[in-house]
This record gives sequence, C-alpha cells and structure tokens, in this order.
Amino acid sequence: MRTYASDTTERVGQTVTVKGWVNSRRDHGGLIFIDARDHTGVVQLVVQPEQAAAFKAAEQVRDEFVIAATGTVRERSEGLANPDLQTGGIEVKIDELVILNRSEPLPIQIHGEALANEDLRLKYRFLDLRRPKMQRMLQRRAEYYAVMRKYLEQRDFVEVATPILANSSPEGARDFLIPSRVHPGKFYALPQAPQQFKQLLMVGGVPRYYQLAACFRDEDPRADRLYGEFYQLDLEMSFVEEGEEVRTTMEPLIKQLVTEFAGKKLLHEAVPRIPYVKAMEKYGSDKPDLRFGMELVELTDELNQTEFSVFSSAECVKAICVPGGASLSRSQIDQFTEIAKGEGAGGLAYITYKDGAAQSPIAKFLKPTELEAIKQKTGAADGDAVFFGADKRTVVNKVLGRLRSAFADHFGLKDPNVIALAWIVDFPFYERDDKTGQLDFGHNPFSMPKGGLEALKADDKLGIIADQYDMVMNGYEICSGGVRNHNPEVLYEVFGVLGHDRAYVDARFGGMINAFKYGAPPHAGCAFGVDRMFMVLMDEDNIREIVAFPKNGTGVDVMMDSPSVVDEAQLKELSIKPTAEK
RNA sequence: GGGCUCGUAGUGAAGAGGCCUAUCACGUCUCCCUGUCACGGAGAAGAUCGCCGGUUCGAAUCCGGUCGAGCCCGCCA
Repeated sequence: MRTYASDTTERVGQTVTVKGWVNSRRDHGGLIFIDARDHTGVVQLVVQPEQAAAFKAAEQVRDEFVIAATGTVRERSEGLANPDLQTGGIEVKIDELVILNRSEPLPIQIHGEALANEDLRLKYRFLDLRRPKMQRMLQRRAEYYAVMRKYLEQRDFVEVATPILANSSPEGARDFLIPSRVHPGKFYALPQAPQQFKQLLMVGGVPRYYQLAACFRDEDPRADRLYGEFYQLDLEMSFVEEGEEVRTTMEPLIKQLVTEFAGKKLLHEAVPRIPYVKAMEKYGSDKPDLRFGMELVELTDELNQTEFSVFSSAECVKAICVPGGASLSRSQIDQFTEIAKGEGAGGLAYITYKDGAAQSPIAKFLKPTELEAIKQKTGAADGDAVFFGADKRTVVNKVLGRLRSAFADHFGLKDPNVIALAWIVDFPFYERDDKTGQLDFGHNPFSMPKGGLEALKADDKLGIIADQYDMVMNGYEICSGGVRNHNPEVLYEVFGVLGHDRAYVDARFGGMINAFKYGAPPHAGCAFGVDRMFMVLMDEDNIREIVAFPKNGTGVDVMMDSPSVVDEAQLKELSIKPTAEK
C-alpha cells in the first residue's frame, strides 16, 4: 500500500510507505533528511543510523532518485515544524528505504523559479512535468474537461468521434497530408476541424453533438496558437435557426468555468453582443479586451478642415485618450510610435494635457476650436494623453486597436482576476482583399447569410452579413460558430457570388452538399479553442505552458525528434519520392 | 517569406574593446557534520564565450555572414 505525500498528515502514529522522487537530501552525517515528492506534494523522511540498511541507502540517494520508504508518521517536536510545507507538522521516521531507480544529475533544474530555456525544457519535458506547477496544470486540465463533458451531457449532447483520416479542404489552412498506400497517388488529410462531419451528423439525425476534437493545421504558430495540432470543444445543434440559441446554451458553461473553475470575476454578468463593425470602430479589433476603456473616438468630421494635412487629407481620423498618458516619457512615446508604424501608421501624433494646457508637436497646426473638439470628444483630462490615427479607416482602426492594448499593458489595466466575455456577431460574409481587390470569404463559407438567397443577390456584396459569431475572452478569440447553411441552393449561390460554378462546389464539398439534398435540418453550432481558453483561465501567456507535449515554434518535437526521416522502403510502399535536398 | 530580440561551464545569470588567466548562484565530486527543511562548513573539477570570417597591437565584447531559439507580421475559411 502506498500513501501519498499529502495524506501522511492524517496517518500520525501509523506505518506508511511513501513512494516518489527525492526532492532534496540533507545529510547531517549522523542523520539524514530526505524530502520525498510525489504528485501531491512533499513530505520529510528522517533516516537514522540505527536503521543501518536504510541509512546506507539514504547516503547513496541523490536528487530525483526514485524511492520507496516505509516508516512511522510522527508529529514533529516543538519548534521543528515547517510552516512553509503542507506536511510540515509531521515527518516519517524511516525503517526501510529502497532505491527503486537511480537518476543521473539533471540536465535542467526543476526546482525554483529560474527556468531553463524553452527548447531544453521541451527536450526534457518529462522532467519539466515533475514541477509542481506542471503537475497542477495537468490535473486542472482533466478537471476542466470533466466540467465541460458533464455540462453538455446534461443537455442531451452526444459525444461522437469523427475521422482523423479525412479529406483535404481547399479553403482555409494548409493541410497535413497522409499518403494512401492502397490508393497510390491519393492522400488523406488530417481534419482542420470536424466541420463537415458534424454537419453530416445533423443530417444523420443526431440532435446535439459534441466532441473534444483534435484539429490539425500546418500554419506557423504564435504564443497563443500551437503548431500543428490543437483541441476544440466542437459542438452542433440541430433544428436551431438562430445563433442566439447556441450562444445562450453555451454561455453558462463558460461563466461556470470562469467563476467556479478558475475562481475569477466576470466583468459583465450579461455578456455583451457586439456587432463586428462596431467592435472594429470602437475597439479597433474583432477580439477586443473589454477590461479597460480607451475606446476609439471618431474625429474625422471635426478635423477634416484642419491645417495639419495628415489629418485633413485622411479618409479617417480617430483618437484614443490614455488616462495618465501625460506621464509617458519621450522615449516611451517613441516605442509606441514604433508599434503604430508596425501596424502601418505613418507616425503617431499626440497631445498631452498637463497643468491645464494642451502640449503637442502638432498643436501649432490646430485651431482652438479643433483643440476644444478633441478634448470634448475624447474626454481628456489633465494628466491624460490623446493619440491619433489618420489614414484609411481600416488602418486607423488596426493601429489604434493595437495601441489600445499596448497602453493597457503599459499601465497595468489588464486585471488578471477579471474575465471580460463578449460575443462578436454579424460578421461580413465577404471581404475584399486589399492587395488583389478580389472578393473572398470573410470567415466560414458554410454559415448562413442573413436574409438567405435574396440577400446574396444584393449589389453590395460587402454588406451581406453572415449569421456567425465569435466569443472573446480578455482579448483572445476562444470560440467561433455560426448558423449553418443547410440549403444546397443557397450554398451554391454563396460560392456563385465569388464566380465559382456548381461543379466547383460539387468537386470540393460534394459529400456534404449531396447529403443536404436529403432532408438536412437547420442547424447551428460552434467550437471553442480549449487550449487557448485554458491558457487564459490559468493566467498563462504562452499556450505551450498548458500542453503536456507541445511542438516548438518550428513544429519540431525536440524530445521525440519528430518529424524524422523514414525508411526508403516505407516511402516506396506509399509511392512517395522525396525531392528535398537533405 | 519578412521584422525585432537573444545565444557565455550541466542550469540560470554577470561581463559591452586591454582590468578576463572570464565572475556569481544552483548543480556535480571529495571530506566533515544527529534537527535540517533550497541545512551548514572545507576543498575540487567543470567554458574552444553558438559557428565561420573580418577589423584591431589586442575581440566574449565591434563588423559581416551563418546556424539555432523566442516574439511579432504574413498565414490561421
């Protein structure tokens, strides 16, 4: 029988066997202390020379040796308790100590705050995972999944596994391809999402489907985006024609995860619904962080006659008021200017308000009435600073949206104990590519255009709204969903607007569109990026911190050394001939 | 594909033209130690300063290239 380290406190006077790793050893010559660690914590073992065999073993023990220690749990004497240790009130007086396995000196330190660089941690992830923080992460993640499963099962969602060997989808991300041995020259693709399968389940009569689904995309990673594979809480509901029904079904789960699971406060009990256009105009982002203000203020009309030609000649002029911004140094403002330029701005005009006066490099170009209008509309007070964006409207929004987040970081306005949720709704169905001028899908071609077939015939294709929605959590997109287009005629027309004929649609989505001809019920759903949401709930800013075995930023598993070269015989069997140089 | 940042004993950091024969902490090894708890004490080993080239009387330090990593842009229907 094994007793976990944290349970020894309840076993005073009893004989227990503790199994785990040597966290540290303190050898006093005639008395040896060993801190034994398992997944529950650390407990102090005391080994005395009277137990000769155990003492000899204790002398040989080193950090991270695997041991089984049997002895009696006893209260520590007066003054010997360690209040910093959960088991600090007791210790185990050891009669028998067995070394189950040895360990070489560790290539990375797993105690303390200083972490090895990430590539080394990933190479020795099995050691990194022994750290209490990582142990807790794995445990919490299992609980997190359990909460989601319980919630959905109570609401008649049926968990269905969909294929991993699926088909390449021409739209969207780059696929991972799997060559077929049986069908030379043909390929499976790992699914980017179970999108088509879950819609086919709706046609197949499943009332509500969910799955913690593995998704595969061969795109470059980011701090909040894993390379290669990630998981979605994927779900779909049949006989649903309004996105609001999906949103109200799922919202309580997310709130429960925020409050009960993560112990954080919700900024709004009533989660706001923000139309995409409004989010872009007000926050400069389709995934705004609502924990702080600094909303974008429209000044185009007020400044279109000004002598400052950067403003008067611009399609759009907007500003954000940064509370306390007047305290920023010149070099700090230069850094924000670099951020603005990085988003496409030509520069960064600003006004600071100090001692009742507006100070600015551009003040000499602005009339008193214009200065007054700026102050009025932005609500700037003494001590604040106002930063301007003047350019094409999309650029202004992007630049100020990025600055808004950067200023919030700088002034510490992102309270980690608060979660701001929002639904972004009414995405444009089509967008025009800035460079090519070509019309393309804004998001998901399978969502229903609001207004159906009639709406698609409108002259202003950019005005067509998709019944589609994202959930945003503290500035991170954590969910995307939509009311699906279950009508084959409308689906053909959705692609028809982009100039694709029926054959094009049939060739690519034939499986799904064929099914829709046989009584597809209306349906809607969404998918939550569970890795990213967990990252936010656990206060991490790098998604690899909350995954057991992530690939590094270049898609390499440095522990298992994948991807790797394979035998020529395997390639021959698959009718594959590599063309790479090395 | 592009931009920025970084690369110094096993690990984490310091050093920013000569004070470097490279410093500190942790870890490792040897010896001492019966109440420590990241025990303590004495000693020891361990680094071609990512790699290649250049500038210089002199390079860890400056320059160029290259390799590797991180963040960001592109990309992610």
